[in-house]
Amino acid sequence: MYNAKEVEEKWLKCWKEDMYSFDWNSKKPHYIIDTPPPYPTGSFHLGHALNWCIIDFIARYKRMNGYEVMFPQGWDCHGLPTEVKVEEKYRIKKNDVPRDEFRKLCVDFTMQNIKLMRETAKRLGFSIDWSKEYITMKPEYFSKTQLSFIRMYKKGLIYKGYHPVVLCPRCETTIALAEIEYRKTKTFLNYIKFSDDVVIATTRPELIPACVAIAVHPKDERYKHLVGKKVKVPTTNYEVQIIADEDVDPSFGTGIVMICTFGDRQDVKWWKRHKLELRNILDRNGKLNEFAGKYAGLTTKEARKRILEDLALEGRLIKQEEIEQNVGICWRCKTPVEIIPAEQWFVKVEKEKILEAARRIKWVPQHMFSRLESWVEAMEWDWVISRQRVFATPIPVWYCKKCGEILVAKEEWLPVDPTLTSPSENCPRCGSNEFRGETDVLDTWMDSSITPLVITGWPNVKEYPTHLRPQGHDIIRTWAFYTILRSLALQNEIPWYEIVINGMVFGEDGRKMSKSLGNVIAPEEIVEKYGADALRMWAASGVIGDDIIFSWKEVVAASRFQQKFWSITNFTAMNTKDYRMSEEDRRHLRDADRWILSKLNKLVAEVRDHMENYRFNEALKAIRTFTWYEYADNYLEIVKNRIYSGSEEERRAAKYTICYVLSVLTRLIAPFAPFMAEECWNQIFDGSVHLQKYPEVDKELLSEEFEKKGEEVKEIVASIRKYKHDRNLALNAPLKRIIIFTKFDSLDTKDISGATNSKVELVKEEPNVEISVKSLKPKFAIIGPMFKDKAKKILGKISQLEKEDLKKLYSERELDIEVENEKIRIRSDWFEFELERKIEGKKVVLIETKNSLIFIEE
RNA sequence: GGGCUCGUGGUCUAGUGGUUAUGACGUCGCCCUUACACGGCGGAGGUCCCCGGUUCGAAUCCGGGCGAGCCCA
Repeated sequence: MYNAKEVEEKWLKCWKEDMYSFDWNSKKPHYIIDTPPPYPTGSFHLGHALNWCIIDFIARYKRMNGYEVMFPQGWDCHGLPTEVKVEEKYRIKKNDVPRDEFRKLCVDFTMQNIKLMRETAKRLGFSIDWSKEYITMKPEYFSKTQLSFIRMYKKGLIYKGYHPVVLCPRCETTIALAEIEYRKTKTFLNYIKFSDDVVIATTRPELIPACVAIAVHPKDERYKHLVGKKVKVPTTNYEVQIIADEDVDPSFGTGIVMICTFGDRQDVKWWKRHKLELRNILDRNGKLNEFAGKYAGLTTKEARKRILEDLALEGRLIKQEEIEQNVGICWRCKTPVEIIPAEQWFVKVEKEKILEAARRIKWVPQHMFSRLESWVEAMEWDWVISRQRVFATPIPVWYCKKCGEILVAKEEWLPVDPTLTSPSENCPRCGSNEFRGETDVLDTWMDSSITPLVITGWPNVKEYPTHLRPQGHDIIRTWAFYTILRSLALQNEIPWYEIVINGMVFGEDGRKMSKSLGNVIAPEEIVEKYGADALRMWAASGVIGDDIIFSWKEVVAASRFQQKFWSITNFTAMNTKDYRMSEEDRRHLRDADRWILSKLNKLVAEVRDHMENYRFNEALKAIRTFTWYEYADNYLEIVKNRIYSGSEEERRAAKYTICYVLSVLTRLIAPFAPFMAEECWNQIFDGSVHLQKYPEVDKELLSEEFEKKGEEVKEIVASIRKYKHDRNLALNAPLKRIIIFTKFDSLDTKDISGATNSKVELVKEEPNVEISVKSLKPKFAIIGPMFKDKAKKILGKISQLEKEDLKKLYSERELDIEVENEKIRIRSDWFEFELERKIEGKKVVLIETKNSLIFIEE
């Protein structure tokens, strides 16, 4: 029995840590993989596992093909989730302790999580080069993030600006567009009378004091006359212009909309397009400010209630209807977000440049490019990179307390935390030496979007672009997008030649894996039950880019295949103890050997083609089908007997073949099932299978002719097996004699004989078979309608026919008979014949295959 | 509301213009044949989501519809 757990744990101990280390000085062609740094939550989940399996398949395949492969492991540490966890753990708020102390708690917490996740990654057998591990919260890394900030600032690609940003009032920080989620909620659409002519419909009445214009559709006949007029805004004492805009939906509400600064992103568009004034009534804590007049100090929720009450009193609230609405919420805390203008740091987004670069990258699957494309094209404003948090890379900037001058850190001062240290220079404008350090920190994507640069040694890159970016499709609009942007900005080059996108993992119920749905499966659970190799083979079963449903069935099937593979290895080892592979033995190969070796080499070509195109499912399927159904079920069954009782040469040929096949199969499957492949390899061969060359096609062994012959042998054996099966005979039951007449010049009767446990003769000429008709069964469905009432008499006549006549009917396909003085021509296809065949007076049974006639004497 | 992906026996799935539609799991029957019963041999099981079009020919291409998932507004 193959014990996956035992085998895997054994090899984890045996394998050396530096087995997969990358050497810049290696003369081999380099293959650098820009692997994703996961967020260290403490658990390496199945989604990670899928992603890493795919990376590992590629890495191992490339390595076996002679590449010097870099498979680094990063950890993308910074971010709000950890801050929240740490606050929970220590029951503090981040502002209760000094910034650097809070940061330290986050660092410690994160290091523990990384430790846990490393364990899982190692257990799954990924060929990671641990010497290339990077951790974004460490000074070695974040100083590079800071350096990238400085360089982009100098190039004018980073600026400080006053701009609408998305704010989460609960987190009290701005968030990126990418961090907004949308949720359907029920809310009231309020019809509010501004004047007798102007009734607007809004879901955000609390923003009325922020109204800066009223808009209608230019073609809306109802309101054409209003355009250009002014109307007073309720609850305030000012008037706003009524304008026309194509984007107004005449069918929504009354067809009149108020534009506020800001209710949603559409408002921002209108505000920019019509150059409207700014009335900012919201503060970053989510409360209304003095511009909201008497509603100052209220939360939006309180304000909504108060304003509606006031409007109702004035008779301005005409009606309310419940509608469903998509509300933007903070991805982290699910609080509805607000849009406010604020001073923030921005990175310029040069759409065209990015798209042009993205087009030069090979996207796998190709259609994933359109996700990036539509995202970029729909972008409305630049990338906000400042965050009001603690656990993140500090922005290396100070402000002069006297003149407000921005002082950006010098490159040699890095790493730096401007909240802890002051610049070692005076203000270049006013000479003051009093500074205020920037307390805003950088968006986490600023850390992770330079991974291809960091792993290649930036700012002194050794080699660029990298070769491959593997990642999930959920972060195309973030990680992939930002990385391309940054690579262009800092290196003026695409980050990778190729990007391979994997799908998401769903639970067995077809829904996203989540704790609340209770459909989460941890990789550890699968490893515990079936081992890492089985999990890896499940991961290989999906189509690249497609979402994949976790399936125990698939894991179990993989696990059974391992047992099969192990049995084959066991058989091979048992029978080759006394044998050492020698090319000499190729000369003695028999038909079956040449057949399987040719098919094996075809398999090698096929698998290589699949691997080159990331069709891991196809590659593994081809390996499994060949191994199980061609090799084990057919070849081994055929050759077994020769190994047990053949001549010396016959046995050597068989042994050569089974060693050769095993050597190829273990190497083919090594990227998918590294533990099993290693275990099986080591039963017969020396060294590690992972340091071997990936099998290449041996053209000398390809032979269409032998494949056809081998197929025929296989078919003959299979049909004899079926014959035995139909007669309830044991498959190894001996038959007296088997005579084969075949189109081939020769066939290897030795193996047929062995496989069927019977004497086999090959005849050059079609044997002289005496055929007699034992009985015939009329097909009433034909004869009945044809002869109606005469049918009975005709059949009566037929039943009295002589053997000779029956034979004539069979061989000449028709026969004339006389019924009641009438001549009737009957045809053989109106009957089913039961024949009896005799060769040399002995009864035989005939089986036909495509190319042969098989006569069996029982 | 838009974009992308998908819809094939009970379940999952292969198949992107050409014999009888692939395989896995499950199911049924037979067989413990000295590598494997986590095995072998054999069988049953399908309106290829619906409608229309292109074509000599469509699971496959086109249009529409219905349904699912993902991403976005």
